[in-house]
Amino acid sequence: MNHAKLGIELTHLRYFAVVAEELHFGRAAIKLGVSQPPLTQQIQRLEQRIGFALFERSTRRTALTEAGNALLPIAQALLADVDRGIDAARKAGRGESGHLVVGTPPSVMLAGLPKVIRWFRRKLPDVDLRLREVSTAAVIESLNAGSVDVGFLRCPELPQGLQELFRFRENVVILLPANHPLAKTQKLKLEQLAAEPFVFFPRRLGAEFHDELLEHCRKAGFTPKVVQEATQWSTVASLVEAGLGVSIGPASISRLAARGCVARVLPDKWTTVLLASPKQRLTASGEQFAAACRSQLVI
Amino acid sequence: MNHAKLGIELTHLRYFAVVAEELHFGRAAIKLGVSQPPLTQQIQRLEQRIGFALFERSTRRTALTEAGNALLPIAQALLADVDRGIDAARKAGRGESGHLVVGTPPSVMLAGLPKVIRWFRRKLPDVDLRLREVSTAAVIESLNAGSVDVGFLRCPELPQGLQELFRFRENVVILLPANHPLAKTQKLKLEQLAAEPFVFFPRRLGAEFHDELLEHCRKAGFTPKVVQEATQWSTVASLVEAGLGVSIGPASISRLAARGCVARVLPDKWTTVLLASPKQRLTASGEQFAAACRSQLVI
DNA sequence: TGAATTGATACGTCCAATATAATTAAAACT
DNA sequence: AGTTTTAATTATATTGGACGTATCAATTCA
Repeated sequence: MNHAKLGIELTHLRYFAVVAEELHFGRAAIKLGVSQPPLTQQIQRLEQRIGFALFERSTRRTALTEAGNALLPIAQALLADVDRGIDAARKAGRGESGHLVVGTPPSVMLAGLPKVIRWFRRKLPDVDLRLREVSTAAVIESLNAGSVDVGFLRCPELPQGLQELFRFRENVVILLPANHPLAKTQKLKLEQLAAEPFVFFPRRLGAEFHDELLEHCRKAGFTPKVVQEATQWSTVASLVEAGLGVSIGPASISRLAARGCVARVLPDKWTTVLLASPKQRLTASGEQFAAACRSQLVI
Repeated sequence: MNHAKLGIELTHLRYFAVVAEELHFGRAAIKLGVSQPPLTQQIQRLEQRIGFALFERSTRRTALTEAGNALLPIAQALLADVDRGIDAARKAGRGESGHLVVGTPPSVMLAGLPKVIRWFRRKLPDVDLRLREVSTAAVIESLNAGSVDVGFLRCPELPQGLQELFRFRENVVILLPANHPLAKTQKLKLEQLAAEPFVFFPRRLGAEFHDELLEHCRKAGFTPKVVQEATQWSTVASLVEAGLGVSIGPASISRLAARGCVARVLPDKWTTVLLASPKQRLTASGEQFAAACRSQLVI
């Protein structure tokens, strides 16, 4: 163990720095808010522990010795470093630094997430935010494994072991080829699509969301005939445009509907997106991210 | 004034670092040589002052929080920096760092000074040693002005305002042209040169040394006839070699005597070299330099 | 359910930092 | 020269904070 430090405390360095700046024990004591004798004593103690005089004092003049002269910049730097270090720890405590892994299904990227990210990055520039764009099923798995801090889920119910941080709803839309007979109708009902062939995403990518959309159809009195599956919404839109069938999905996919494809909102039908973290393991920056969602994803 | 630091001391950081390394209060307390309750209390106090918990504790497990995780490397670095800083101040106090200006007349460079410098540089590599090669008169002036820390003087008596650190003696030698009739004699006496023309250095470069050499001649019963002056010993040697006259000087100039010039030692005649510093203003590295001279310039 | 482990709390003790007061010493005045 | 002023040190009492002993509370494991 190194004996160099025995008993030297930051107080000593603070006292020393002020005396060295003032070169006057009386003024330094006032500046430090203590009386002068203890200041003298602490400096003496510091000198004793370092083993060298730091000041040459006379009743008329106080000057730094060589050792003092060498110590002053060091002490000042150390004191500044301590302040910065404590601040850094506080920032970490507030979730304003470190790194944060956010998991999200691709479709949420179309539904305002970029706005949240932009806001978060500007507000907390020292957080290293990493995005993992995978299916809802994979997000749940990663949250439970701990490899993702917070994640978006396309499902109405919170899975086991997770805690909900935020939720928002999106309308359901229908995608139709532009040349489809129903494309001219502005106010469409889901029932009208009962006989249509459907393009859909595979259930394994998010069973709950898949079931949620199918449930809407079931309530409308039919089970959609899926003629084609696609794992990406842009592919779904392309297939609809190509005339393979119709589809339904969250409102945000409307933005993927090109010229040959129209989207029609179903005003009374909703899907839910959850922001979740592992239960009892919400990081401070994760909480900051949730706050960002709350402030930026107002419906 | 920054309130970040209020009350945080190195003890807290030391305690924190050990607990963070051990992740066990009991073992950390043993390692620190204190009992466990005060350790707990100090950590609590630190947490309170930082404003964030540093550990998540249960009776079964102790883990770092995000703030603690951020603080650990910072605290370790700070503690190491403090140790290094204190050591640096001690080094400065011992004269093992900083810079040192040594003044010397050129002739001392021929008399073992390079050896001293080499030794000093190896022993105290962190001292920035600078040499100022000027006349004895200029060394005295610079010492008094404070622009030189320690200096060599070619004079037998210590000038006003200086303190002696070390002294050594050199024999006096006679320089003769190789073809001079007396050059064949090995044991020469100063008296034999009474009638010779002399090459000499100007008195203003060092009155004391000049007078010291002249005093030797006076004691030998003559005053030398100076036919030519030269400010550098190498020029003196060249002029002697050219046959303009003879000269006397310190033994070290023998090394400058080329083929056409011979040097004869006067075993009973000496000159003195002093190492001096301004009175009461000897720096620690100056003292180290004096010590180097004492150990390396043994006669 | 009981024993063992581990961190937190309660409380008394002691030391170290502090404040007040007195002292010393040098410089600057009269 | 003698007095005053300035500035640091020494002396001494007080107190707050760090420490140790004893104990508690919660959890794990048998």
